Amino acid sequence: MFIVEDEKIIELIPFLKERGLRITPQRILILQTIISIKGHPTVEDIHQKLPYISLATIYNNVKLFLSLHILKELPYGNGLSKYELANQPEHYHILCESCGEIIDFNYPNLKEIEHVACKLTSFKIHTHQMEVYGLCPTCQIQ
Amino acid sequence: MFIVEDEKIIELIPFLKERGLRITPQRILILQTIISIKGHPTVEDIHQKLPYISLATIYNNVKLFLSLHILKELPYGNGLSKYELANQPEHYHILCESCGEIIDFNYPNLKEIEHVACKLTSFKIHTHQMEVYGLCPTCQIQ
DNA sequence: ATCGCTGCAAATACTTTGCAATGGG
DNA sequence: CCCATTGCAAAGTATTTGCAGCGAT
Repeated sequence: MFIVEDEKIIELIPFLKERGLRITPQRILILQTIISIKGHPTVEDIHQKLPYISLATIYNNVKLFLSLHILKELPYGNGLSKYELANQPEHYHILCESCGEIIDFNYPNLKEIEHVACKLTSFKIHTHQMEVYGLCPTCQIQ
Repeated sequence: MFIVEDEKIIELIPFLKERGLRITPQRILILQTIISIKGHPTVEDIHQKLPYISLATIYNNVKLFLSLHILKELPYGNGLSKYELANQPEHYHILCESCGEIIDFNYPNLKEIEHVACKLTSFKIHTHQMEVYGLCPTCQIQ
């Protein structure tokens, strides 16, 4: 574990406590695992790293973290959702259509599109996401 | 049924035939239903309009149409995917976080982001999608 | 000591599959 | 007539739920 990762956990503990939620070993481990994986793990990925924690507990806590906006859901994976930390710098995703891998990339924030969408649809805008689809370097070869 | 809709079906029939696929009443009805709904139906929506067609047949054909790029999958819906016709003018989607409705809106094509993503990740780019999230006018009131 | 959380097992939801019967080409 | 397709039922996969017992506060 690195310092940056520990800092993230240390910020999250009081955040949970303030909301009357208990700091269980399972919650700490699930969060640590998501932080240390760095990518965009599925529930199954988390369970493989923490096989002694019940799948139901992982599902319940991922759902809890989503409702607290600690996690973001990436529903593009073939049926199974992937998750990432919510408090990250703004970025977009590129997805491999062959192997399903998701990579982050930076691009100037497209906030302008939110104004246009608001004018055209009268929605109250909250956020936006963008995904670029293609073939990753590995899958291009094969 | 309107002329534009019939034209779409009429284009699709030879497209299927050329590929050695059979023109079954079920396929015609499923396509007509998706065209006439205009929105972004789920498999369940299609089945409600065509209850006498087996769910399995609807799933199988939706999958077939996806592989033929007649349909596009919109995986944002809570677990269940929504579908739209693929041969539509370029547009983006705005999603209501409360009721799940998806509305199309126009915005100048963001092809530039594909070049940037390509340079940064070495992916071979195919396409991109963008979703804006917010509250629809109806859900803002409630 | 309380009551929120965990873990199990069962239930649910969505989708795919095996296979006999059907019907489009 | 042949074989792709349909429809059913069963299986598969992902997720949620009920509840007894545990353990964080």
